[in-house]
Amino acid sequence: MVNVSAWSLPKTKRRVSPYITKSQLATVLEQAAILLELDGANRFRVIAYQNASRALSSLEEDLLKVVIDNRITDIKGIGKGIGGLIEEAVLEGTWGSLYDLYGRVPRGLVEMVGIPGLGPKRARQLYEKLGIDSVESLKFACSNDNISSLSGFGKKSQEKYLEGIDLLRRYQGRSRMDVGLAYGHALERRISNIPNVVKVELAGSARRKRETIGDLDIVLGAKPGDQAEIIKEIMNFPGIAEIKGQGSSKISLILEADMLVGKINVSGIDSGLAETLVERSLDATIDAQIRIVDPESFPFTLAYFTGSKEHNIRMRQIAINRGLRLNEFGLFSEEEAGSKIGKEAAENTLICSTEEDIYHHLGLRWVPPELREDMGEIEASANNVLPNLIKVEDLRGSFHNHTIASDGNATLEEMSNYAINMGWEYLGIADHSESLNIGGKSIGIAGEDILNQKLEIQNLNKKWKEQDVEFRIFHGSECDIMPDGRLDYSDDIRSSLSHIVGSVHALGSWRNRDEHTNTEALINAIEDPTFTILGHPTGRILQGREGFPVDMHAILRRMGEINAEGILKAVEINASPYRLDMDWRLCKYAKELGVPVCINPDAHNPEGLNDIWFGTQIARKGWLEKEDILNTKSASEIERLLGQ
DNA sequence: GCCGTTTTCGGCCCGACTGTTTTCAGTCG
Repeated sequence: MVNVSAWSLPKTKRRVSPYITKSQLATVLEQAAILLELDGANRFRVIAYQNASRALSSLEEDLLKVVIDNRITDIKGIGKGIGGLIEEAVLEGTWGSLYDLYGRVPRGLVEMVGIPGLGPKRARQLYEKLGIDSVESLKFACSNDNISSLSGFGKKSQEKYLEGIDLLRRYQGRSRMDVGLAYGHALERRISNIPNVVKVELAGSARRKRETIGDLDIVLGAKPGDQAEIIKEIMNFPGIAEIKGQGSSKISLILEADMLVGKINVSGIDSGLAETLVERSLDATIDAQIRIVDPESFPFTLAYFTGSKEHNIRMRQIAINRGLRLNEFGLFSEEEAGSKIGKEAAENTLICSTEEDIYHHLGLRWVPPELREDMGEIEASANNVLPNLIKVEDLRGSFHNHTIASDGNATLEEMSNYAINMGWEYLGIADHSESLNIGGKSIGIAGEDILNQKLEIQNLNKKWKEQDVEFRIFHGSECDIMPDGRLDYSDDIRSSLSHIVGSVHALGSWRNRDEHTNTEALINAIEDPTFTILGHPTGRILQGREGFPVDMHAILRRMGEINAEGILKAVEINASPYRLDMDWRLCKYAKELGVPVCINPDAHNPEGLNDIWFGTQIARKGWLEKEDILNTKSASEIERLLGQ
């Protein structure tokens, strides 16, 4: 359920501008779009607020500078109106016309539109005609048959809302990538086992490898004569909680998530939180859309259902500019199709047997699904400068992993043997530093014990060398960053190690401070000569807790400057599916600034090393190539970079 | 509310399904 308690306009804690940060503004504009919709505003106005929020999120520059330079309306998607709101928030710390909007729309309406089949128009009607302003009062009204007499509503809507309220309680929103993919691929396999299914593929946010997956989109190709029977088979799958819709070409279901047994991954996170999150995802439901089309339409439907919505809109616009029209059934002449829609309009489609063909007809090169977010990929495709994305096989090791010496559950040797079997050339061990406490218990390595680990590692490295095994351990530390930006351990201890992964763990004080203070503290840490890699930069746990506020663009700019001086400062993509932190949206900026990215599994056991796969998907989503990634380099190159 | 090879107004992606209607608006993706 949407947490509406946080829906208030931020008040500044600062005494000088910027009073409001870029990310606060992006959040407010996103919420304002929803409130406007519930307020009955023009839908294009709603879209304008959504677009403006998006434009701000992807703004790399310092917002205050843009405002002061009077360049706010130069940003595409921000005009006079919203630009004025932004300027006021940044320079004065006030919200102008938004106070009124926030005051006018009951927050309960936001919760109500989470109910399947109940959208903003009807929610508004219920509020205006019957004074219903919360899920609770809606439930009461439905139970007392107060709704069915309202024009436009009926008995069925009433029943549907009641069922929806029940499901809303169990609905967990989006799923982490590992959970979503496990269920998605299982559903895909199940469908592919039905006789006469020609093609089936998981599309949507799962195919685009988002860090979280909303619902499962499955595209199914089958001959027209076979489709009815296939649909019947699917409807007989066990574990269907609710049928949201069922037609001849589309099935919309809510599944009991546990109908599809998948591996739930729990590494890279403290065990208490992991337990809660696993439990929660097992009780959750997951939505699935299955789209059934003729085999000839399959590539069009796959492209359409892969999205993103924004990418699709751009594709359709490009088609229109060429006198064509693109829908999920084909790509065809606008003129010939006339007023026909859907399948009928696509009767004389250009033949495309693959997605590549569709892009080709539009003068574009095929865009990898990960990049389809309308974040520059259309332009890159048109100019033939799409990146050659990193692959898991390109990685030769990783730098942030744990052993029994801190909170891992495997020895140096066990971790190493697994890494050797993965074909890696090296493994970086970075156990926790001594000041880390979790649950009142110290789990880090005390300073005086670091030497023991060092000796053990030296012996192993020596053994491999003698046996001609091309493998070595790099001895590092996941060193805690204190609230003031100092690093744990003495300078001497840190200098004796091969690399320092600097991470924030005691999130409390960081989350209660403003963005500027946190950014300064983090930069202090990074500037320490022993600092090598910034570990899980914001501390976020996906679907669990937000990270602390920090201006990652500013952090990356500083790291870029230091790299330009020839000193290595890398930023981690923590590959644990619970984290996937740094966020993929920042990767391209890091790359532009020359900041190397390091994909680290943060493994606490040997199998945890496999998490590197999730991090690699995120790096791909962030446009990164082999050359942008620190751990694609050879062991000897790494030794050189670390100054050993 | 934003935008411009249609540039200061008139558009803004497209279609399936549902429940309520008696031709369609609302919802969803």
